[in-house]
Amino acid sequence: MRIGEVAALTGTTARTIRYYEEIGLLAEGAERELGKHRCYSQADVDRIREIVRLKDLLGLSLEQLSQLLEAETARADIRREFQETDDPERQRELLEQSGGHIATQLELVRGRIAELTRLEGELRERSERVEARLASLETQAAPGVRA
Amino acid sequence: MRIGEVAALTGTTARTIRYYEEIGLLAEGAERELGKHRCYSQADVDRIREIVRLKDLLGLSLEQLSQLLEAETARADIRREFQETDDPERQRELLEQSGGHIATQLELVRGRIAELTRLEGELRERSERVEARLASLETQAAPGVRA
DNA sequence: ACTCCTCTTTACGTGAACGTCATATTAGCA
DNA sequence: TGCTAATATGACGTTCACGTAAAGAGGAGT
Repeated sequence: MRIGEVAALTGTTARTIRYYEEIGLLAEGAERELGKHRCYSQADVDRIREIVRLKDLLGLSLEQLSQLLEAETARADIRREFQETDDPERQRELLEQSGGHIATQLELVRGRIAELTRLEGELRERSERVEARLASLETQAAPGVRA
Repeated sequence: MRIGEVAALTGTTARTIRYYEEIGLLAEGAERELGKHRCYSQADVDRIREIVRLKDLLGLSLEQLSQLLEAETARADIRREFQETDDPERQRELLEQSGGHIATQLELVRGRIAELTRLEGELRERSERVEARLASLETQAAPGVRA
């Protein structure tokens, strides 16, 4: 795939994708000679989608994402090496790394969910107070209910 | 209170607070004559805290926050007018407005929670897959368990 | 070989959200 | 009243995350 299609598929722009490559968020297909077109796989599309998602949902800077996605980057390498090695000990190591990376992301997401849930609770409380006041107003002043 | 204390209490800086005033996020105490020090109340501190919180948690721009916090701004006015009026019909109106504003915020927060929860599910799934593989590796290659 | 669209590289531009002086003024205190 | 720390105002600087324009090259179809 070429850059335009990837941009369309990910809801970004060619500039954005080149920028992500520029800052090291996306690996520049090392085999590509300068001047020739970049080409992408479905894996790249998936990665870009994940970048956008995490960026939007967690509000992370691209540098923070870089950090976090070293996990993903590593996972790709890990999967490859995993296929190639027959040493079960090495396989175990690779799986544990992978698990650690995912755990980091999970913590982040869960933390954020917790904060938002607290906020939701506070808002709901306010909302209920207003509703209660409204209700008491209705019973007080309802037409024909004058004490 | 003066700006330095407010900055400390909210974890921001004086510049930030002045900036928020500049763009209309914070009302400039209308009674203050130009050149004299700004002064703040606890309500201002609370508002700034809420701004920072929503900004960080939801990743909203200050302009979006401006929109969203028209709700809060209005609530303050509403509370004041609510105290002053005796017309129950008007009181009902004010309460309903207030409720609407809170509902908007609730929707936003809940939507974000839902998205994050989906993400959490996906991550958990991945995590479980890795764990399962690890487990199968252990039973296969556990010392002394050679078939 | 030619065409036309997409892409590449380079480089300058932009908006948001402040940071950072410089200079003048104010408020609290001895 | 004088000193000092905190503030006010104005203006320019900065970082991030791209947008945009210019000039040339790639590549698929005819």
